[in-house]
Parts: sequence; C-alpha cells; structure tokens
Amino acid sequence: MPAAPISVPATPYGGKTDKASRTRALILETALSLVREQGYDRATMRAIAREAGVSLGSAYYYFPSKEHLIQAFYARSHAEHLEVCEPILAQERRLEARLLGVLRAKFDTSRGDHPFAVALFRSAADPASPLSPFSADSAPTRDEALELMQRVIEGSSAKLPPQLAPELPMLLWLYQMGLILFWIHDDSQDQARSYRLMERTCALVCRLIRLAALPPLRPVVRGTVSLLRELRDPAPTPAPSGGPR
Amino acid sequence: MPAAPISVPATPYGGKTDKASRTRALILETALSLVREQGYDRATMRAIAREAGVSLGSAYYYFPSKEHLIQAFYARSHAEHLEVCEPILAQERRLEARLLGVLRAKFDTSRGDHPFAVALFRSAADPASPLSPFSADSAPTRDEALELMQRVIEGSSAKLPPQLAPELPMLLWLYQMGLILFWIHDDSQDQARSYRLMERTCALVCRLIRLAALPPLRPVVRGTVSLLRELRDPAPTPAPSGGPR
DNA sequence: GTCTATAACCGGATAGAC
DNA sequence: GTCTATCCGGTTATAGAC
Repeated sequence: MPAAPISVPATPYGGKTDKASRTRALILETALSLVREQGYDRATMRAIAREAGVSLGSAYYYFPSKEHLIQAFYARSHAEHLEVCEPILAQERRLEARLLGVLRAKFDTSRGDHPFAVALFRSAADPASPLSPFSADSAPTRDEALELMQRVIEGSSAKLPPQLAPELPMLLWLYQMGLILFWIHDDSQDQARSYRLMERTCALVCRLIRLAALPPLRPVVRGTVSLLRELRDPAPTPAPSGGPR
Repeated sequence: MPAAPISVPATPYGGKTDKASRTRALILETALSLVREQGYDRATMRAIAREAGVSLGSAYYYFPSKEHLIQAFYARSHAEHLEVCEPILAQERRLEARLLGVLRAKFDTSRGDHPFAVALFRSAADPASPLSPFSADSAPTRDEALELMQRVIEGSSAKLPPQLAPELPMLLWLYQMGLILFWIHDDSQDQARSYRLMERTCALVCRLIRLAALPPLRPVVRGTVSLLRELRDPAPTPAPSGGPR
C-alpha cells in the first residue's frame, strides 16, 4: 500500500503559484485555530483575514465562501480517515472488527474538529447546499465512503446473503451517517456516549447481518433490498395511482 | 373527543390587544405567502414587513427572529397533525394501519410547507438552536410526539415483547424523524418517493416488531433495549476505562 | 404598558481599481 | 492576486406615539 500523503483536494481557487498555495494554507490554518479558539460564529471572515494578515477580499479570493473554508477541513479529515483505515482493513478479517475499526477511526480523526463538524452540518442540512452529503458536489467523497464500506465487507470472512451483499455498503454508510448525526449532537466529554453507541450498535448490526440469512428474516431482507433498488432508480411513478394521496 | 381548535401556541411577543394579535397574524400570513412565492432567502424580513404594511421594527416586535417566524408554522403544523390523527387512532386497531395513518398524516399536513420545512431544518440542524428537535425548548413538542406514538401502540391489537414496549415510542419517533429527514431531501413531485418509502418501511418495521418475539431475535432486542436505557440515563462514565480511546 | 418607526450595527459576500 | 469600498439582509437600539 503506497502511503498517499494526506492532502486537501485542490479546489480551483488559488494555488497556482507557490506563494499562492502558501497564502491559501495560511488562511486555512488561521481559520482552523481561530474557530477552535472562539467558535464558528465568533471567527468572522474579517477576523480570519486580519489574523492571517491578508485583506477580506483576498480571503474570498481563495475561498469562495466561509462554508468552503469549513469544507476544506472536512476534505482533509476525510482523507485522513481513509488513510488511517488502511492498516485496519489490511489486518482484520472479522466483519465486526473491520466495521468497528473504520467507524472508530472516523470518530478519532474527527475528534478535535467537533465544533467544525457542527458548523459544517448546519450548512450540510440544506439539501440545496453543495455541502450536503447527498448533493452532486459531494458525490466523489460519498462514493469513496461507499467504496470503503464495500472493502469492509469484501475483505471480511463473513458470509452474506447474496441478495443483500450489493446493498450493504449503502446501508452501512447510512448507519455511519446516523452515528455521525448522534455525534454532532453529543456534548458528553470527548463524545464518550457516541463511542459507546458506536460499539454497541456495531455489535447489533453485525449480529443482524448474520441473522439475515435465517428463514424468518428472509422476507424482511427481500423487502429491504427491493425498496433500496426502487429508491435508487427513480422509477418514474408508473401510474397516477402510484403517487401519494 | 373535544375538537381543540388549531392554534399557534402563544409566544410572549405581542398579542396582548386585539389589534396586536391581528397584526401578528397578518405578518405570519404575509410571511407564509411570501416564502411560498419566492422561497426562504428571497423572502427577507424587510420584504415581509413591507408587504404586510408594517415597519421592520414592528415585525421584530412580534417575532424575535426570522427563525421564530418559521417556527410558528411548525407549531401550527404540529397541532394540525395531532388533530388529524384523532379519528385515525379512534378507528383503527391494527398496529400497521395506526402507524401508517399517523405517518401519512404527518406528510399530508406538512405538504404545502415543504420549503418551510427545509428552512426550518437548516436551523434545527444546529444542536445549540432552540429549534433542534433534541433541544430543551422542543421538549413539549417532542413529548407530545412521543405520547402520540405511545397511543399508536397502546390502542393497537398487537402483542409486543414486554421488555420492548416501553422503548418502542422512542424508536418509532426516531423512525419518523428519519422519514422526515428523507422527506426534507426529497424533491420528487409531491414528495412521492417519501410516501413510497413510508409505506414500505412501515410494513417492514411492523413485521420486525412482530418478529421481535422470536427466539433468534431475542438477544438483538435485549441489546437494543439495554442500549436505549443506557443512553437515556447519562451513566456518568463508570471508570476512566469506559471512555473512548 | 403597548405598539410602531427610523437609524444604525454587524458580518457574509461582491465589484472593480490597481 | 491583492486591496478598498460597497451591498445586502438579519438583528438591535432607541426614540417616541397611543
């Protein structure tokens, strides 16, 4: 596994010259520390620019919006997560250990940035925002996350019901999103409750996956799978009767 | 069942005199139509005030923030939902029909206000906002919603595993929140996909509840129940070892 | 004490000169 | 690429009118 360096995916803003990329990084770092010190709202674009020694206009030259500044941290954290997962996926074979490792890594790499995540989530909650995890703009990151879940499953020793397997990455990704949603709202020390929730639900989820092969659960699995397929393919409302009433 | 009139819970702002409460209602209605016509962002507080024929200051006299203006619609829609649910709960005995009726009523009563809901959700996504469904300020509404789910269960003919019963209202409420989350992001015609998801997952959920009594699912149920209990009672991190690592 | 209006303030975002 | 000047909209302060 070549150790890919952690880097923020290049946005088209700034970064052409050496000096520019240094200025960009400076603004990013200044924003990071300022938000950590004072919180998202107190860390105004003006304050960030002043602290970084550039003008407000310059800050906006490099980052088209405050959201994008936040997003840069998200991208960095995502890249870090992928990297940290590599050794876990290389070593573990048991499904539960693989999944737990990946989830724990997500929390661990996001640790110090909880305040950021909250601010990011506020923007991401708008379906129209490019920051929404369901937006077209987020597709690359989302696909990478789905692929990660795919690898969690494929590399494991677990035997899965064949019809469930193709849908499982999506389901596990949604599960992870749910955990993150809880984590966002978790103000316990170091988000300890979120870790607890993660550990226990991870065991439950893996047990459910194992049980999915049992006869009484067959209809549930079949129903879930067909539902996911239907939702993925827009299925242009076959007839007027198919709509809501 | 006494037919309680649908009314917006009184905020401490304005509304002492007759004229005042009429002005308040006027601003609310103006805001409603303006947001529906032009969307949340285009409907500025200045535009709403102008359209309603009052000054900006007056608008803020009656509604301490734009969020509160939005929240008023949420409260109204919630009250309407409760009312619409009464006949459903009075007539139906089957658990699935009761649950489906309540969920469908939620979507139906929120129909025209999808754009509002999106804007509301953007604010509600901030854990620190009083609009967050998990905030202390939302406790009354949340408790009413939980109580509604309680009635869905209690009035039904379904037999439930006794240990699961006390936790079920919370689980169903979370399920409903998940549906709303999907609905928020659903831009299909009349949110048709959300209705589809509701119908199909409702069947799945009810089947799972029925299956919960079966021996192979016992450990899953026990685990879920104990987890919910643990999360409800903060359980002050028994030992340092209990925290995240 | 209830209500209305005007004039700011603040911070995100943009325009355009250099 | 960098700056200054400005816009715009949520929000607040405050002065009065009834």
